[in-house]
Amino acid sequence: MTETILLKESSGLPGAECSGNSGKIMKGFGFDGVDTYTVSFPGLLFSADKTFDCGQCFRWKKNDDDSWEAVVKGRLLRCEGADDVISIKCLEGDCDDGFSAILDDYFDIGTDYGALTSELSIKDDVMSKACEVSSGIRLLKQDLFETVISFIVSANNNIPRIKKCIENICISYGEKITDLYYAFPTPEALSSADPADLTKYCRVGYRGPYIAETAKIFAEGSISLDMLNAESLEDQRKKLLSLPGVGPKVLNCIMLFSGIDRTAFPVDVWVERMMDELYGIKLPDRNRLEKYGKEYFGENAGLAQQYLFYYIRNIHGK
DNA sequence: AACCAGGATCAAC
DNA sequence: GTTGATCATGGT
Repeated sequence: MTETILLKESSGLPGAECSGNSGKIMKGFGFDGVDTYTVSFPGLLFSADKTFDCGQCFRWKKNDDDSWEAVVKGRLLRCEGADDVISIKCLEGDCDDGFSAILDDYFDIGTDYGALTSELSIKDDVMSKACEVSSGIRLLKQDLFETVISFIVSANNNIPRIKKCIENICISYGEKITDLYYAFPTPEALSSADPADLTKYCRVGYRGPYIAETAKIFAEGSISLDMLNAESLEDQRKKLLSLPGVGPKVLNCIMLFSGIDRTAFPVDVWVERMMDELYGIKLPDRNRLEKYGKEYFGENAGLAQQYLFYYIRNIHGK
């Protein structure tokens, strides 16, 4: 695709790269007026395979033709594209120009991953290699409630089974979009779920009560993104940490993958393995590994963690 | 048949 | 504040 430079307000064309009122170049999705959104600019640095299959999200499914599909914000989307281009076709749900901004946010279009990757690469040889292998991963900004429930399910679990559990939850409690696709359930829908049913039918094991109780707290309105945004990071963490099923590691995944805090540094068995095998660092507990990672990688600790997570799993054939 | 997976919780120290 | 047992489930 050739590069297009157009005014967003008047273009309505895919791949809009437009100048905002600040004079700074603003890059974002453009709507074709029918059903497709496209963003395209040099350095977008996008890999659908890596972004959707790196462990940050669990609901994107790959088609035989290498496109990906998922329900996001109640719409069924098909994603194609690589490197400088992301193309999103809306298969079910309302299409309008306003959705462009939501896609900009979801795909974190405002962040220059090329610049961040360059910064991280010069930290050390391990990180440099991780940047090579993981190049194309973009950290999504996912729905808070979906991220909370998903990572409660992730505790002491493996990725293929996490995906199945979440799929079961969506089919059982989410709105049906097509024969194959269901939306992630609302807090209200999940709050009325019987924990025993979550265990018996959704196969979430002992996490059933955690999911139901946490959904109730969201449904009551005690926690929402709007209220969290008005609070300090520490207050946000404290509030989320109080949710049943949310401990330190799950908390950091929520902070990172919902886009609240890109300096969050989740430590799981793979990060322990990575620190040991790649950096030769063994610390007695995950809390200290987290502190070490945050201090060492600083503002970009979250992206560093995700690159390294992808890298070490890649080494081990996952 | 044990061990593992993007750990959290609770009791006991 | 730190440590250990326990918690479903499905794959290896």
